[in-house]
Amino acid sequence: MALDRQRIVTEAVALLDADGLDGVTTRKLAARLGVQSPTLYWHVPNKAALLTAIADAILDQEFGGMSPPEPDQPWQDWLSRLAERLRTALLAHKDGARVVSASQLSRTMSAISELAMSTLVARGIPLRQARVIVLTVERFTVGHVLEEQAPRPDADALKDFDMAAFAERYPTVVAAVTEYFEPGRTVDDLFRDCLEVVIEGAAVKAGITA
Amino acid sequence: MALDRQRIVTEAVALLDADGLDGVTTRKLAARLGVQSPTLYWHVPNKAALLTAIADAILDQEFGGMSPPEPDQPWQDWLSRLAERLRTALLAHKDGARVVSASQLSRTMSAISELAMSTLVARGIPLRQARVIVLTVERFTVGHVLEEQAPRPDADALKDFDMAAFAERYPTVVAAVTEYFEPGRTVDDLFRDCLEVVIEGAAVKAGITA
DNA sequence: CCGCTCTCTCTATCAGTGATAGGGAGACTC
DNA sequence: GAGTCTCCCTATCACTGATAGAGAGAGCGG
Repeated sequence: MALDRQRIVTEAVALLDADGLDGVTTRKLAARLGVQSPTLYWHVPNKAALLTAIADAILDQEFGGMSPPEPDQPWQDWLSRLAERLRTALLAHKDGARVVSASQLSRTMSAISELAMSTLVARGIPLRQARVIVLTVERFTVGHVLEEQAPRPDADALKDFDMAAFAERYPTVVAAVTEYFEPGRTVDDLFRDCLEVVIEGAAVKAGITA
Repeated sequence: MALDRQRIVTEAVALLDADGLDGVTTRKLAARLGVQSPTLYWHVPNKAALLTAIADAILDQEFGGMSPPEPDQPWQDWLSRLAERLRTALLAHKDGARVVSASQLSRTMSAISELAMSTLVARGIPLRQARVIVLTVERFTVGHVLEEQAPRPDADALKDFDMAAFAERYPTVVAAVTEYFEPGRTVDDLFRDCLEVVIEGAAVKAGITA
């Protein structure tokens, strides 16, 4: 099987899933492809380009068949779905949010922005508001998933972590966390709740100057 | 001058400012401190802990004297200011957002959350909403600054970047960017505009179940 | 005053990283 | 058949985070 950029990126994503972002090294990737590491540099200029390609692949996977909203669908719902799909795409791979946020100028991300902004404009929202709304949703989503995927502190760090002291210092935070998850709510619900805040604000802002 | 954890972290922040996150290596840091690199490991368990300490230092700098709102100040304004200060703190250092988002369990970040959530609760907002609102604001802000600080693509990458083709593929995105910055608006304005969306949504959500 | 222990810094070294130089086998072209 | 182009190789570079283990010096109990 001939080695080409496509196969390299595919295998790189698999390696990402297996070992996380820090585990994606040129040597391990080359080994998976049955090749020596310098060979990769014939197909890919450097690691940064590889990471950008990985980011694009991650997003493409979820946004390959991306469609505008049905005519009778409120743009708020459609935009929410878009954000949820973005989150799904990021969560689907280890360190997905880190990869995408670190990648410079992903084409797929631009495509998502284009579709979202043009959709809002088509619904009568002024260009400027549309941009602000879309950026807000995108950046919130990336920021949120980034936090979701943050590495759980290792055993060593937890050893000298005093939960009681933490609860005393930050009672509201601790109370809020326990209250939230107590009735069976999940992190998915949390994202949805936060997203609702953003979308609600978007609706208000869209209405004001529309 | 004796070497201690405090001095190490201070110098690490200086090194971060000078060389960026990727430039923060144990050897360079040690050299700045007039010491050999293994010495650092006597004061700091590993590099991850060092980065967390840097993150805390970055946040502390801006949030050292953090105060609740005046009684007559709307919580929306106060929360906006909080987000702006968070952004200022992150922007004040090269790769600030990356450092903070990568650091696990920053104490200062918890303190910010505590203050914000308890403030909202004191204003009559239910605990659950308060948490959702604060998380939304925080994660949006980090996500936004992360994007602001993303490395500008280098000359090589720009060489084969076809602006005309990009503008044709993503016309709305390009139009939105030019329209936005044309009348002298800045990235600061963009952040404020996006933040307004979030805060507006927060106000709505706070009202609904308040 | 001696000897011990604890604190801190050192040298030496490890495995692993991204990246480059330059060689060579095979295929394709004139 | 000669030359060139494609693709992969070996060898090597400078650099990274991290550990092992030696040793200087301060402080302290006897």
